[in-house]
Amino acid sequence: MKTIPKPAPSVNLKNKPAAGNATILDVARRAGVAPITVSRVINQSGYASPATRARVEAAVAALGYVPNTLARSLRSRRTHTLALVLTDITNPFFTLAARGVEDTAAEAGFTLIVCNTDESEEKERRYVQMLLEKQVDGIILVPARGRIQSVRLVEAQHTPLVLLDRRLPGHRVDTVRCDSVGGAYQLTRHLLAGGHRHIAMLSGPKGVSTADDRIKGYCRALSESGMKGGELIRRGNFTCESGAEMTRELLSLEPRPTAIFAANNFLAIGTLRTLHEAGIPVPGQVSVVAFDDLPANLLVEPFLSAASQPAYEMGQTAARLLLDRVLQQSPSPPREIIVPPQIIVRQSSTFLKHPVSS
Amino acid sequence: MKTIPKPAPSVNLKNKPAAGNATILDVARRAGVAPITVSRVINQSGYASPATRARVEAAVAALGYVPNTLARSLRSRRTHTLALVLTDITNPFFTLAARGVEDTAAEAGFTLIVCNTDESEEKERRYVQMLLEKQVDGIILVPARGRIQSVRLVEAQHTPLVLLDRRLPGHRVDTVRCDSVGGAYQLTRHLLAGGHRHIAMLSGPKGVSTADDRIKGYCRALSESGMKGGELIRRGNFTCESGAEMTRELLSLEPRPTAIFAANNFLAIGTLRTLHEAGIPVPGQVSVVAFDDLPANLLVEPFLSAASQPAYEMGQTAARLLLDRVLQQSPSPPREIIVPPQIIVRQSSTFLKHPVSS
DNA sequence: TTGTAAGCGTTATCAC
DNA sequence: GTGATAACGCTTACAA
Repeated sequence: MKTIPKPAPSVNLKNKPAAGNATILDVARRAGVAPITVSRVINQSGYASPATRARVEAAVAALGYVPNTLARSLRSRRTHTLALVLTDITNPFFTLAARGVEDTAAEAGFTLIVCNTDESEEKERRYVQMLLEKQVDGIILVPARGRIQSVRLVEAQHTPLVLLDRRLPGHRVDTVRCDSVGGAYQLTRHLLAGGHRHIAMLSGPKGVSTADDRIKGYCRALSESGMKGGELIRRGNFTCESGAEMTRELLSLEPRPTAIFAANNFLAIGTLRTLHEAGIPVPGQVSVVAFDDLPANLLVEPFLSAASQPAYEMGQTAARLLLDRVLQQSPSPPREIIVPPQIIVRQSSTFLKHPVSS
Repeated sequence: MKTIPKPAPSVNLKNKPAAGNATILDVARRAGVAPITVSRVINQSGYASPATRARVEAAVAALGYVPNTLARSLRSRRTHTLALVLTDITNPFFTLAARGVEDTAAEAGFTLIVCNTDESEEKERRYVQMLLEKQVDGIILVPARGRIQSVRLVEAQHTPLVLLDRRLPGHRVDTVRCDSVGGAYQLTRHLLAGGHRHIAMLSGPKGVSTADDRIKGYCRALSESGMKGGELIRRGNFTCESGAEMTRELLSLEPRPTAIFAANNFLAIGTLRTLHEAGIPVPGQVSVVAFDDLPANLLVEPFLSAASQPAYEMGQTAARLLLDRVLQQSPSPPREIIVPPQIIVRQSSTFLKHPVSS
């Protein structure tokens, strides 16, 4: 963190408040009432005679008075601020989820702070600390790894917490996530039904529950068919580059896999790009399926078979759970909401239309 | 794990603070020093003997003390919080820009509040009001329309402001945006050079500077070639649906346009989708160009000729300008940073490769 | 090197 | 209906 120059020596002449920085006291003076009366008028709490109300409102308008929430929050212990700590808002899944969170927060009169951790536990810890210091009313967290250090920090402050997208093994917290095991299982079954016997799995880092669970679902489907998938599992990062790289390696295998399961959207794009560059037709020579769909908004024509997650709704749900905790004091037991992904079969794993596209 | 206990009913026994909600006073007592000394230690301002420092740090750790930034900010008049008010973070251009802003803010120790206005002036005004009440240190705004109501609010509070992506006609404020006129001019020239004489322009709402300016650049290029573009200009929203709809209408014209210029990424996708559904080959029968590129991350193979904006860098720059204002008191004149778009010619407007694709 | 006192702008509590 | 007073948790200004 950089150093920050100390604020200008406050030359605040009491009788001449800088225009637009009036305080409740200035308003009170101008309206000829006590500060608390102004407070009651602007918060619509307590009674005020129409005449008083009018005078106060006139003073507010005349001075361009803007209440200082800092002071209010210091007293009321509510900041009306939520935080969303995710790995990378650039991933369309998280973009949409974030939008769901923001919309829901805004409806309830809450503002949202967004933080990108890039899968770094260290960044996550620093952000969480900052957020707690800011006294946010609640935090939605996409945990970077399997560790619970950040979670403990939050819990120690009694700040409501909801996990989004990923679970934290062995820790009971409010969670909203997709059924990764089930979705991966179904997608793998789909490939098996298509006759594939050499199915590769590209996934994310160890300790990230989505990466682990999608591998688990894949393995379950294979073993039900009496196969083992171990030697065709690859793990990298949830990025295009990683997907491209792992795919290149797979292409050199003998026999070559006839299908590739990408455990997230970025991996899938990396895979498709490598196949495209290598001139390998999809699904002609290699079928591709992915966990995570790409938003319809961003595609001319959907092509990829996928387990689609309701990202926006997941964000909404997470925000609602969180607001529940924030607004009601009632300490109910942790809730885990697991939504089913939608399995969408498209061209990338079937022979219905032309082979290569995007 | 146990459920989160209700914050102790404020029976705040002064000697026994609830674990994890200790104040600076608790720390001071435990360390046997004055609160101000604790403040000096944790802020690394002022001196403290190693022994004192150690005792304070031990007390902080023992109590799980988390400083309350609200109180700090109330005194120091710095919240270390910036806000980004944009139309829709779901648009990849804004997603990337937001990421640029957040990264830059985080580096400087600032946190970012994100607000989506959906092009609504009303929402914009409400958000801006909330943000000012929260005493954010600065605001980056993508103005929803040509009105300056929100801007006046911000300026009345002497809160630093930077406009992003769009200018506000007749108002001098720090601004970071792309050269829409120039980019549109070049893209249109490219189409003209390709022999096109019936070039349609799909743009956004009136009053949005990017929509207006891109039309202006288009018109300028046409008139330089002795043509008028008026009757092939369409205006809708910056959405897929709008693009699809306007494209359908264009297809019924006689003679049919041979090229379509989409003024943003969503419009372009709507256009391509409609053409695809109508079985019209691109660029075989209709060429397409767009302002805004789609992030490489999201595409298997780039196809669309475009004026690409450096979204991430624009976000960074906006944040830097803002932090400049926030950290330095020196009131310098408004700066306007206009970055050139990169014109990228791809298949959608040339005959080099296969006709229809992504 | 450390401490005292005051105040940041608001609201809770109790009084009139 | 309206007001006086104290407090929220911290830091600035000044003192020792």
